[in-house]
Amino acid sequence: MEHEPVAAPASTDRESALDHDDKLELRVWLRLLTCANLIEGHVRAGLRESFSITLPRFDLLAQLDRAPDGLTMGELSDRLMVSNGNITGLVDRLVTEGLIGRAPSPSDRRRSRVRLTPAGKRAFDAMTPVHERWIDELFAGLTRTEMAELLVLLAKVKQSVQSAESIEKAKERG
Amino acid sequence: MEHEPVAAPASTDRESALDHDDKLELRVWLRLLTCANLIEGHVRAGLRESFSITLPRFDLLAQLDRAPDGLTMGELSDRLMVSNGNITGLVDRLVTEGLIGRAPSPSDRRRSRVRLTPAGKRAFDAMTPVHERWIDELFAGLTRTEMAELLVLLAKVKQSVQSAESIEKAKERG
DNA sequence: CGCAATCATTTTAAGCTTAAAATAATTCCG
DNA sequence: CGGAATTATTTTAAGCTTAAAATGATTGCG
Repeated sequence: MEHEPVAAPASTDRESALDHDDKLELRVWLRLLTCANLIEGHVRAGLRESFSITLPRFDLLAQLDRAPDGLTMGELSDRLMVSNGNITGLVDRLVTEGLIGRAPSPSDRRRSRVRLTPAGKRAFDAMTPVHERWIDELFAGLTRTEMAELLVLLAKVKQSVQSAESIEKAKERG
Repeated sequence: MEHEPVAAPASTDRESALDHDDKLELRVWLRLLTCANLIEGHVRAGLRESFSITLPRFDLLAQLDRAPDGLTMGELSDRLMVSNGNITGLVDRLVTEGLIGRAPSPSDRRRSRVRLTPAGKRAFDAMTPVHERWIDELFAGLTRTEMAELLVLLAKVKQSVQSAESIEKAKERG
């Protein structure tokens, strides 16, 4: 009978609704967004099910793991690309959980420096290989060549967006 | 002396922190996420400054604009890739604003069908050309060929993620 | 029919996120 | 030195988002 119940119910996400002759830029943007949402949803669910942690907390731990000397609130805000007020709450919750610690900066009393605690390092080390495996699985359908091409094209997107940003700022300044 | 030209403050986002020999999959994912965040931030700021509307509301209006017969809550949830409970609140707020209307489905009393009001249609029509221009500007650094390539590669990513998803679900079912 | 299963939506509680205003510390410069 | 400007962070209010549980309606089927 072959009636393959099969996953695909004719995909009904944001970008699938576009007409084929819509603007290329818009199509690329919506497809990019769809991909990001799909992957993010996957990782979020995995982190919750396997480690009872949220994605923003995991992301914050990941940044600290790469920074042996810790990071300031502002550096975290830049790296995670979220507002500074957001970081305050996130850090508060992770401190309560005992995964990170904050210490006032000795040289500048406005700053504080945030670091992984040993417990936080252990927790992150347990998560990161699993996380990496998930990502590998999600990209399993692409060859290394395709990924390399994608990396290049995405670099251009990033560059393009950032230069559009600075053009706009220049305009504002007159 | 060649001392690093350029304004670029040595970019400090999530993916810029990766070592060059890190896993390719992870690098692609983080760069994809960076691009999505940058674009989304831009559009969000534009919508707020120019039209005093939030991105989720705009996205919801955009879906309804493409659906002359309106959409159910569940269809909105699928298309916007957010939880169903989320849609409830979003729709409530847009109804209060008078931009959309909801009517109970005559055939199924569980469902309701949501549509743009004339005011909502007018509001959306005013926003969409501006929105499209922003997107065009953000992608101005890519040729049409590059965008076409990107579209293809992102289709592969989407496909890959979705098939990883169904493999996983199959495992769960035994 | 009748009732179990499924389905569409809402509710709830917790957490995330933002923009804007407030607070506090440092730097700039006359 | 001293005040203005800048910088780092927190606070606030509103809104977004999720997962899970609850509610209510429809469907499937014995």
